[in-house]
Amino acid sequence: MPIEIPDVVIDRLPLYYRLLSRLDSEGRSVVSSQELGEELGVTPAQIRKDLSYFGRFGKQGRGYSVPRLLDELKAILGLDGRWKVVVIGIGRLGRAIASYPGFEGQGFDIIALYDASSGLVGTEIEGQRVKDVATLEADLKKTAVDIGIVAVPGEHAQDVVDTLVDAGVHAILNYTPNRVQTPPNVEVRHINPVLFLQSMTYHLKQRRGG
Amino acid sequence: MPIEIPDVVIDRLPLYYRLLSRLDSEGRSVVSSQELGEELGVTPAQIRKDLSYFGRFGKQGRGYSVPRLLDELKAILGLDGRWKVVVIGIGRLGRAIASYPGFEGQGFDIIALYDASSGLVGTEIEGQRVKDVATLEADLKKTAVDIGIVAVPGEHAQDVVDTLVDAGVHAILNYTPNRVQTPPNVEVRHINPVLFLQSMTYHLKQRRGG
DNA sequence: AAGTGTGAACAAGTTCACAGCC
DNA sequence: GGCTGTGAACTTGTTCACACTT
Repeated sequence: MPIEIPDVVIDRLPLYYRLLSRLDSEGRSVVSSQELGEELGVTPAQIRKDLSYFGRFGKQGRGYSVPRLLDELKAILGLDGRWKVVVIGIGRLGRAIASYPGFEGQGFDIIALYDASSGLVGTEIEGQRVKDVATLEADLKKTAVDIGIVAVPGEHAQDVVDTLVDAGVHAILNYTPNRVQTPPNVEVRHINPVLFLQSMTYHLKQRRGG
Repeated sequence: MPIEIPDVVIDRLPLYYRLLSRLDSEGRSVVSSQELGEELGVTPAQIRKDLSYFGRFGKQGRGYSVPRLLDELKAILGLDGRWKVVVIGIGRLGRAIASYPGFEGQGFDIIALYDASSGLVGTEIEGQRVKDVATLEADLKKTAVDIGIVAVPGEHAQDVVDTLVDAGVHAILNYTPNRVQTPPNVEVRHINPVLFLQSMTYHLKQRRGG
């Protein structure tokens, strides 16, 4: 790996991957950066530059082979294997996550669900018995997990994340509104719809002649 | 306001706002950019620069008045009023959204829920009668709505968004995995957890010595 | 003729560093 | 003494434009 690849580039690859999956399923065999860009609202130059960090996948005068590029991206993103995921916090949101059909099909296996409420522990959700979060630490020591999805009440987010990180989980998707602290070798993504709404209201206000 | 304010700055303001709310509720009266930065994982210089786009809210030698800055941000982001929101698509995800307690408290009123399924239309969710999406267009003409949250199956996302945009909705939060096309004067935010997982797997793969 | 790959030019965003004020 | 506000320096990211390949 000669030069460092910017994080923004990595963040765009899944977008390309998703579009190529669709094109592939529609039977398209070749596509240009121009067309990819139009579909995604990105400049063709950016797509070419992004891909060029990883290799030379296109053919001059023709474009990119859809199945070829799809395969390359799959390998780059590590989507050619399966990843073990646990969900902690099985309230309404956690249940929606646990039953979201988009994970399984993309290589993410939800192998366990955890909650703290005695009313929920032991019940079945999507064919999984909900386990007591008190057993999380011990379970992680027995079975390595790749990704933790945190959907507990905000005030418990940091505790749960600490448990995950201490047990060697290096990727966390945090659905709580609280930011969490992690060591630099842990990837964290925050999903907080309120922040999105609040940045949109700024723009709405502007339009109104604010 | 002489110069144009970068979008990245706007996107950070809700983060500051949230932290200040917390500090305010804890009774803190003054805070420095240093401390804000530590809490949020951002440099103090960036916070000062961001705020300086909107005014001079701090006092040299002391820092920022927490209630004052909170109020300023509230006004800047338009959070001093209430915003009308509709949710379209009341599956598991839509239901989780409709019952998410974080919206109401932040000035977002979910005034209607819509779904296409005859099994759902007419039922009660969180004290709201679910309406038929076929009536959405007419309803929007009668009652102006600020923000549309879209949680329908992906293949219907563009249709729903078109209906919203045609009726004058200028802010859309899209929970479907499909990107949607909108005119430039419409704000759209996409929430797609799979994209986050896929960018994290890239980094996980690197750690493993990929 | 069409479309990639890429160095170079450019634009955007971040951090520095310090004058100025409390 | 401490901390803001802000031009200037720097860094990062994007777009241009064209040589090159099919």
